[in-house]
Amino acid sequence: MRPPVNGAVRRRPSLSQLRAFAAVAEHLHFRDAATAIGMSQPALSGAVSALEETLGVTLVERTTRKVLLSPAGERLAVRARAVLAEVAALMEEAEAVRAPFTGALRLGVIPTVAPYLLPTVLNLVHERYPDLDLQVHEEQTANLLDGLTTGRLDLLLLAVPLGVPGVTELPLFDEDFVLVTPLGHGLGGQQGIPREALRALNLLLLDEGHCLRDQALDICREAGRDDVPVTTTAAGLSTLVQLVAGGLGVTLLPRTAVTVETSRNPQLLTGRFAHPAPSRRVALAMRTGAARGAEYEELAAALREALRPLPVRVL
Amino acid sequence: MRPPVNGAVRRRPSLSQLRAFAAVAEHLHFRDAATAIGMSQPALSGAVSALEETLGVTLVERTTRKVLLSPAGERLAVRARAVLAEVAALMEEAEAVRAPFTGALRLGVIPTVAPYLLPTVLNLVHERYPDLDLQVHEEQTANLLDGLTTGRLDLLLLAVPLGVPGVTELPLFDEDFVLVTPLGHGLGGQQGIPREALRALNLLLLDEGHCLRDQALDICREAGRDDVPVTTTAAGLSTLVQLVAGGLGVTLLPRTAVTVETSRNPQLLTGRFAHPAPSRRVALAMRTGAARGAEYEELAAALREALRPLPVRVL
DNA sequence: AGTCACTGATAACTACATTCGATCAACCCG
DNA sequence: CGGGTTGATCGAATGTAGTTATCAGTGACT
Repeated sequence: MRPPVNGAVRRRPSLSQLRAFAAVAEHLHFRDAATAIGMSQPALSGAVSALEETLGVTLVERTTRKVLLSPAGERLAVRARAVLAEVAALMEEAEAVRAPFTGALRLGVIPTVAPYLLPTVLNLVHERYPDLDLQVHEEQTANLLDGLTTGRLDLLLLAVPLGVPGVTELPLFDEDFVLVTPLGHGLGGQQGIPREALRALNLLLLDEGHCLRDQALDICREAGRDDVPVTTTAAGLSTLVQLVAGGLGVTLLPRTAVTVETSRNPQLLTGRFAHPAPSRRVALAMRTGAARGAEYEELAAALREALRPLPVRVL
Repeated sequence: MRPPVNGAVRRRPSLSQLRAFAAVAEHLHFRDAATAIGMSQPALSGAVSALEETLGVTLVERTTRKVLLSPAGERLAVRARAVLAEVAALMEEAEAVRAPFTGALRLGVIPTVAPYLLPTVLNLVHERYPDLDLQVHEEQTANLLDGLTTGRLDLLLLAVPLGVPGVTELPLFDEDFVLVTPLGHGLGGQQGIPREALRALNLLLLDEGHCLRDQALDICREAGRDDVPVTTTAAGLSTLVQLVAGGLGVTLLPRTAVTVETSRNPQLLTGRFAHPAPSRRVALAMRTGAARGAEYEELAAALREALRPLPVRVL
């Protein structure tokens, strides 16, 4: 029993071969690929040839003027990238074990959370993880998720559930929505407001793309209001409460935003909904299987502790 | 700017180092691990040490009498296995490209499909892919899925939807269920039977674990029947129709099973439901990203063609 | 207490894979 | 019909990774 008719000895490809092939697949140019991964062109050329030999498949069609991948090469390039990504994850996790809570952490935060929670987050990080270089990016949910999956961001702080496969959520807390009204309004400052009251109100909303806008619309729908009351919109919660103060309508504010946004404005009153009040859940989100996942979970636990003083239901 | 305080030069781990580490992690014994992967004990010992050096992390706690993984080792062993799995997938896909439709294909089939479709499947494979060594395993859905995810099986032929993440379904066809009754029964041989008729019937079912049993119960529930009519059960469809012929009740049979199971028994009549009749979807299922996935898709397409003569709605 | 068997680590050596600089042959372009 | 690119090839230096033989520590058994 010999290996089939094929005379070549089937062996295991090496990582440098895969790296060479992946570089060629990316650049479609041997010299560029070689410099990109810091090796000489002959070495890379040989590595790709050796890989083709070990796999028994032609990966790259090369004329001296043009390089393109064979169909098999296209398929196997995907696999090669997957292998290299796993290796990178392993090395990153080793680095994380060796020196946890050091280096850069690119955190994405949604605009309706950032101003109110960042003080707590930054304090916690600076005191407890002084070697962690926290880089904050404020964007809307869709952009954040894109950044997370493409590797531009490491961790998100936003409203869940997202329902995105490959993204793991680490819930932090639930917070109620509060009804913000101008002084003269009938519901001003009440407790136990029924949701149905939303049906008769002129609700002011944030611009398109803010998840808080969609949540507010959902709450209206649940309260039995089917029309979409799009009259005025605002780019930020601060603007929104100014509009309320000006008498243009009412709005919903997450509990963590209330103090900051309403305390300095005597024109505003806040009303509480009847139990169970409409609420949103805020969480951290990471790529499932992220190399530093264990650290993110520890960070989430520390955050939950640090958030206890806030008027929210910590999870 | 030198590399940090740590004097060690950070390099890239090699695949053989990862293989060595994975083997140690599995056996927790250097000599056993060495023989398992076919290398000498010193070589393996050195490989693990080298890996620890390159990663800068202690992976294995070794006393001369006992070996166990450090916490970091536990985490990184998972990554190492992931890398090796990706490499294995790459090599397998290369093999598949080099020689498609050759070698073993371990196909799992559910019992309520196997007897009726295997003739078609086997014919197709033998004629069109003569080098494919088809190995059929008849088991229930849960076992099949376990076998698929653990790697014991390559491809499944069963009823979908499964709703299992990591498993990709390749739909083949929809087939109606048919009502099988004994000769004297009132509904015998009718067309356009309303589903609600099921409410008043003594329906015979397969044993626990057969997906067909659950499908039949679902159909009853949709027809407005909430009680579970568990009186008699049978291990196979052949037994089931014998029970029907004996007058113990009626049953549902998938369309592909009708000819085989009822033609030789004059005691039985088959009735059709009104449109839209209750039905099930039969599909192939493979691991998402399976190395031979492209071949399975081609096989699915060929199967759809081969199934056209059958009284089903090919997809 | 002493010895034995078995553990993983070490040493010395060898083989070969990888890499490099230099060079070659094919090809496009003007 | 050269000039400048392209990827392939060559021969030598290097370093990695493997081998066998041996060592040193540990627990078990007498």
